[in-house]
Amino acid sequence: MVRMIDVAKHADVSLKTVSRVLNNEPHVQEKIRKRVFESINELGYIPSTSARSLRSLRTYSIHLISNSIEGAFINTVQSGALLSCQKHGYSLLISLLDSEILNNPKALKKWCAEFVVQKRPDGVILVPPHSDNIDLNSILNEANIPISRIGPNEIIDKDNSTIMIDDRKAAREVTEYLISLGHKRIGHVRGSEDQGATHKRYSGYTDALKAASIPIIEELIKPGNFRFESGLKAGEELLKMKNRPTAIFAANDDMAAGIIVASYMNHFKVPDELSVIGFDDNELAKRIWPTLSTIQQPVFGYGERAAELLVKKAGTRKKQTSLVISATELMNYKFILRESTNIASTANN
Amino acid sequence: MVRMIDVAKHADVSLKTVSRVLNNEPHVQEKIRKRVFESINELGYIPSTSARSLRSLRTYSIHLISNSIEGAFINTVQSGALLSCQKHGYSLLISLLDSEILNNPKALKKWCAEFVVQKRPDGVILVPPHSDNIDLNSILNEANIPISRIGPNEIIDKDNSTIMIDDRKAAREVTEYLISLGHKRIGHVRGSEDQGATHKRYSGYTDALKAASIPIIEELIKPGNFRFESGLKAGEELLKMKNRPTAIFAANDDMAAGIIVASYMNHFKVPDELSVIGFDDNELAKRIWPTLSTIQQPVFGYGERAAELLVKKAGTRKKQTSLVISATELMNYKFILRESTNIASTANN
DNA sequence: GTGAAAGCGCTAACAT
DNA sequence: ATGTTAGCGCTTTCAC
Repeated sequence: MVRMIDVAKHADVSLKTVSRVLNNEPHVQEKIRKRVFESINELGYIPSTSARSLRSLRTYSIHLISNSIEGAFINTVQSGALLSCQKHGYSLLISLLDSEILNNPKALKKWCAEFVVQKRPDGVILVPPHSDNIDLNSILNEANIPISRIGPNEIIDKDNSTIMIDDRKAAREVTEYLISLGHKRIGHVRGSEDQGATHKRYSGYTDALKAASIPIIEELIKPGNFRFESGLKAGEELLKMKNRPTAIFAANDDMAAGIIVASYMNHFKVPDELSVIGFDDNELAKRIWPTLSTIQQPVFGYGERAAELLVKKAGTRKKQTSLVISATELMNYKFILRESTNIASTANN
Repeated sequence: MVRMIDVAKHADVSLKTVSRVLNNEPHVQEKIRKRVFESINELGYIPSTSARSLRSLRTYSIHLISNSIEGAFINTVQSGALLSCQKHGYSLLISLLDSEILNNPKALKKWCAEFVVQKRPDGVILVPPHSDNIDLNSILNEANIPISRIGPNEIIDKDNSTIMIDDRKAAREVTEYLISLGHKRIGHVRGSEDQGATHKRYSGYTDALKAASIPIIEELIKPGNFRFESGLKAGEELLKMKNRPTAIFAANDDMAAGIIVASYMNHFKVPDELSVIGFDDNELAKRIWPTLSTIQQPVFGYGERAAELLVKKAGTRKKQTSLVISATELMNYKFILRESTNIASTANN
């Protein structure tokens, strides 16, 4: 094993100088810096993470906190975060924190205390519904752990970043598209109530209806939880109404897929008799028939950017506190038109 | 922060005794062991992973090596592995190793050297196609890193474990089921050629045909790569034949979904005009229409078991080398009958 | 069966 | 701008 002392001897400098070079600290001549890097490469030196973190209390790790890692959304976020972490020599770790604990302030406090002491993350990434949870955010803030929040939320926090798209605007766009096809009875299936996205997408839906002077009809709005099964159920209910909707905007793709299956089961043709629009553009959207019109979110980019911001922050901690990287970053979405939407048939309007 | 020395003082024993208790080492009186545990709980002591690994060269981490973490299969394996790791106080880390490097022996050797020095994993989990790669397996073996292999392969290795189902038997079963429905022209879409599963599933398919004295027709067997698009393409080709198959067994669900979409596009009704069977039972299987008949693999269990075996091995290293945990573990699969299969219509036979 | 001392590889604090 | 020294919290080695 090559140690730092070996590099120091090889480059004919002190231990500390090598350390400075590795940590991008100032006060090293460019010439020496270069010589040290040469020695590092020549000897194939790789710093020991355990020694570094033992001494410095930095772990070179980012934690992604989530209630599960199964599912297309979190899977893709993780993939993006992993890419950023690897690029900067950080590890990405997953910490499972389920909703039951999340919604119980006492249990949450205990969980966080253990988490902080045990993992000592240099930063954490929060996804919905965790990114919407005020308690969790403030506990981590108090523990002085940088956070990147993914997904829409209303948390005001000048020290950390939120990465999202304009859900409300996107939802309004898809609803307006359905209206432009001649649809007037447009149903909506909501996501989980504990997620900001649910409310913003609903607002976008009503924005579009109001702007077109179409009445908002309670019966056409069904609860859901972002899962396929809830879309299936909502679809069943909506299609069995005497005066059924001719189009449905589901708050995500999984539920939209459920609505499409419900249509098959009730012998309605999508898109001729029912238009369906989802949200996310997950892998399902291209694999079902008809393929799903939806809003494409840069989910991979969420993870990538979230991790990158944390790495940057960890790298500048205590050194240039002036450089505060934190803001609400609005990313770009894209409306993807596929086969699940069609003009409103006159028979139904 | 509570240190080991604090626990030692509190329990009125030496530092080393606490260390012994924590590492399950022998030569500690039961009475003292209990007292130490009490002190640990009372003080809320949590060992410092960095200090432990700096000294002992163990990292308390398992690495999952894969070319990507996106996709239902690897996602579920990871989820299972994460559960086991958390249960035993281990970290699960992901290392991305893409196929280009994997198939270039020189690049692979270099990658592994860096990986071993930098990560020092206590064990690695390999999934297809990595679990089928002889070079990778032997390099890791030489580096003395325990391996759990997931998925079918022919690697002979008395020191490590392989976890799989009997793919050949399962493939034979589904093909026999199609035969029992009266199908005689049964197509097959293969997976990636670098994966053992592809060959085993193909063998199961031919086993069933041979046993039923049905000729194996080359034209009905199409190449694929386990991806949706390859299933779509194979489906197109098979359906455009003059003498098209009445049933198709795809080597996985994603490709089966592609075949179903191809059927819609070519106006063939599934299952009335074409029966389709997949393999995996991933989330897609229940979300498409018609829902997919398939073989359910215990994918979560693969990850769970793989990690568990590695943790056990790491815990007994150097202490009881007699206890060698390694074998081929055959897990149970299940044939799931859904809506994508039907009896062969007489018109087509 | 238990303990004392040494030291893993690095960085923080303090020289110079 | 560079170097010296001490010590992070634990396990290893060896002594008893």
